[in-house]
Amino acid sequence: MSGVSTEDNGDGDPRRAIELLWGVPGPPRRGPKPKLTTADVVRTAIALADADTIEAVTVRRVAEQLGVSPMSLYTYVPGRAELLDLMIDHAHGELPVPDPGLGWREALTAIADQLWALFHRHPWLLQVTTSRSALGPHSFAKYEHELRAVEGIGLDDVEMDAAVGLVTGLVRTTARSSLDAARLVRTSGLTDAQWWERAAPVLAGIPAADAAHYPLASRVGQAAGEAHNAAEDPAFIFRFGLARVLDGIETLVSERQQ
Amino acid sequence: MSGVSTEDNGDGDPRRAIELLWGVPGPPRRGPKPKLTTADVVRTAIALADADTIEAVTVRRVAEQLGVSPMSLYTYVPGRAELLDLMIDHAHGELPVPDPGLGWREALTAIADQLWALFHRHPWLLQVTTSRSALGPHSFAKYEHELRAVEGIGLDDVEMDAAVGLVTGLVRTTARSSLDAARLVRTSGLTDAQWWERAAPVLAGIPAADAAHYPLASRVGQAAGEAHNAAEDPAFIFRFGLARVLDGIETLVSERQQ
DNA sequence: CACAACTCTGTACGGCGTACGAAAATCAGG
DNA sequence: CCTGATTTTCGTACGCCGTACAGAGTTGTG
Repeated sequence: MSGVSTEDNGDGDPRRAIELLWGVPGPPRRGPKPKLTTADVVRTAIALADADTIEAVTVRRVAEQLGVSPMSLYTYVPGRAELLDLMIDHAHGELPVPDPGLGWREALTAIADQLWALFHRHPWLLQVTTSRSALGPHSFAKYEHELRAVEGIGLDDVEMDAAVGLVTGLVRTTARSSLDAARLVRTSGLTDAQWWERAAPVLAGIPAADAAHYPLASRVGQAAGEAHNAAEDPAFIFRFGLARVLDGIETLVSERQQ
Repeated sequence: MSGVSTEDNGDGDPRRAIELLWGVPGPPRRGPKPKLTTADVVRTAIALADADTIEAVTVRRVAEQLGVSPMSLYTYVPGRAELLDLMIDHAHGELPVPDPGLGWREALTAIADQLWALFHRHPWLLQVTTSRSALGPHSFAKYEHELRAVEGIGLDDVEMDAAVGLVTGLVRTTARSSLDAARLVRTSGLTDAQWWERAAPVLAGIPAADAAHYPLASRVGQAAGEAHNAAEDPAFIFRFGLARVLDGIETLVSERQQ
């Protein structure tokens, strides 16, 4: 089974967190030279998350990786939550600046592709939720670039925001389902087919789970499952969704141009 | 700041979990009469999650609510992860059976509206991720109803799956952003405006955070933020996205019909 | 009536984030 | 140079968490 819980922590004074995100140096230095930098901590945390999941990022483990006691991490980062925020912004720094010469459709496609790739490089990005104060320079730049893609095509400000949110939201959900499936295969040691092979007899013994009760779900679910297992196809659902979303935006843009 | 981590646990033998989801009675009863039922545990857990977040659902707390020792919960549920799966399926049981007489557009709209409402009644649904074995009767029925909405409009099986996934994914992301904002206001005790009021001077002191570097992000972000605070407007981004997605599907359907 | 099956519970283990206070290192001012 | 303020680093400890394990009590079956 699964089981995911999503912690959230209060959101008191944003000051220090923002300063960290934007790399403000802080007051003059007196005491002993720091062994590390905040960036060191962020990088090791990302490496741990990349190699495993966001779960692997614990204060104790990050400290161990860095050869330092757990508590000394709190010199560089106010707490685990802020570390996650820093990781998010840092990872978004990998997104390239989009080519300004593209039309809005190509530009949004490029942005979606890059984001899709980023999520596959750093799956933990989909396991963390960000809040207001997580808005660091790279996230800000990402937003700016996304908006640039739809500027001047006839949408007002609120619609521009909604349109880029629609595209990035699509990438999030499709990438998540792609990655969840892959991770599940990895951690359970069972492929989808093997798992169903084991589950099928159990389900078969349950009258209410008869395929006759769920004709469409059975038929379509099987077809989608097989297609999904085709290994080149986890991206199909992404391509399909992106095409629909772009067509939908195009319809709106056409209406506006009349 | 934020901070969310998403646990995942291995996915060993699906048998017991599936049986629980589908309400299989299990072998005959010998020992003392159980004080509770699995459904009791699930209901209490949902009540706790509704009143707070998914974080509030701990084995110890659920047991306390039920007036029972923590360990005795393991009689009714294999572990916390399976409890979350049961909660998810149970909650999806609240979704009504859609009116079969509707056209696909109205049917998908109704489904999206119902799901939007469900997520607002049980925000924790967006804080948990499900896995293969979480497929209980209600989730299955939900899938069946969704597919029914797009049956016979000219899509093949894989496209039908992608289309309903697109709609439900949209609801997930937009509902999440709506709910995250609301929860943040609640837990931080600061409205969005108050938070920015406090953050603004800090940001102003950072050269790199100048609005001149992010002209579109500043302008559009402010407009979107104000619109979002209009209190009737968290749903705008949802309505906008849904309209675009449906238009996009309509374009595909039209092409197919030619 | 004995025994097997089942429920319930207390204790305990290993993990987590992090509060707190002490020790060591560094720099500014005299 | 020395003193004292400042900062980093660290060990210990607290209160959580999920849950393994073993025992005690309860019930139905042979």
